[in-house]
Amino acid sequence: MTRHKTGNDVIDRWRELLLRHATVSCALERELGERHGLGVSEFEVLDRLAEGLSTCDVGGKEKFRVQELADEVHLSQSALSRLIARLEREGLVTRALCEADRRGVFVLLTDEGRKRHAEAAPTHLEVLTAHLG
Amino acid sequence: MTRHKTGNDVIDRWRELLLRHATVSCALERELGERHGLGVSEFEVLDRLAEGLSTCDVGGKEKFRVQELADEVHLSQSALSRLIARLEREGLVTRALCEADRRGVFVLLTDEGRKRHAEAAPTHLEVLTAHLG
DNA sequence: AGACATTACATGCATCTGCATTCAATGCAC
DNA sequence: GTGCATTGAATGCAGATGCATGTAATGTCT
Repeated sequence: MTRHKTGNDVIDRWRELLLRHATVSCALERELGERHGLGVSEFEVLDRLAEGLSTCDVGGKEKFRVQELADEVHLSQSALSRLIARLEREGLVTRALCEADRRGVFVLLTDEGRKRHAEAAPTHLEVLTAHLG
Repeated sequence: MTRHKTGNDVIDRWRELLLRHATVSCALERELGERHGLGVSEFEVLDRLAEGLSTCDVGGKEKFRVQELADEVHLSQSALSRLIARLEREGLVTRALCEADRRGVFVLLTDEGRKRHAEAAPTHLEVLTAHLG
């Protein structure tokens, strides 16, 4: 008695995708939240910053423009702006003016941010492995 | 210059999943919204109702309990309750008391609801085919 | 029957999200 | 240079979501 008998490949694949996404997101949200006080989006941002693969890697490292991060984590520019604000309030990142183009803002990991990311990364990997392994 | 070189299979797959989900959801949200005034979740609910595969299919058809729908579309019970309220306000579904267990509420498609779903279904399929085909 | 736990759904509340707008800094044409 | 469009990010606002809670109906134990 398998539900979801749509008889349509594309729709079946979409539902499968929705199911996987919901299951994993939900598990991640719970584990990262309970064990490290981080949301999924928050972690993704910290993760990108820790990877330090920014295109505007001007000499230093881990410098990201807000819009660049937004693209990476699939959030709107405004959502990212506020997310950064939250992370900054928690002391995990800092905003730095971009001297070259003073409209821009660089986002940088603080030591505390790097620490929290390092703590949370194993949990992240563990949950993903459990669900996608 | 492929970004995302995490070197980790599980994380790569997770990011791939996030990307797919974001891309398709976003496209669906836009097309269903612009062309039919429906959100993705709204459509998913109408879709389940139109399929009429409820487990509490008591003689009639397309009768769903709220929690049953919530499971199907991966939303919390409270979110579903409000979603149903929106659909009811738009005249696409009706709430009916369940005589057998008067705590329960059945959700039923109205004619207008069936019509809107029939109109939107091709768009839905079209977008999915374009992205997952 | 009476007391208490459980179930099904609705609702108050805080948070997150996107859209539209705003504001400041740049770029461009002239 | 001046004027005007564009870009990068912040913010007002409305809508959606989840958690905790409320309320009513059932179930259970004695």
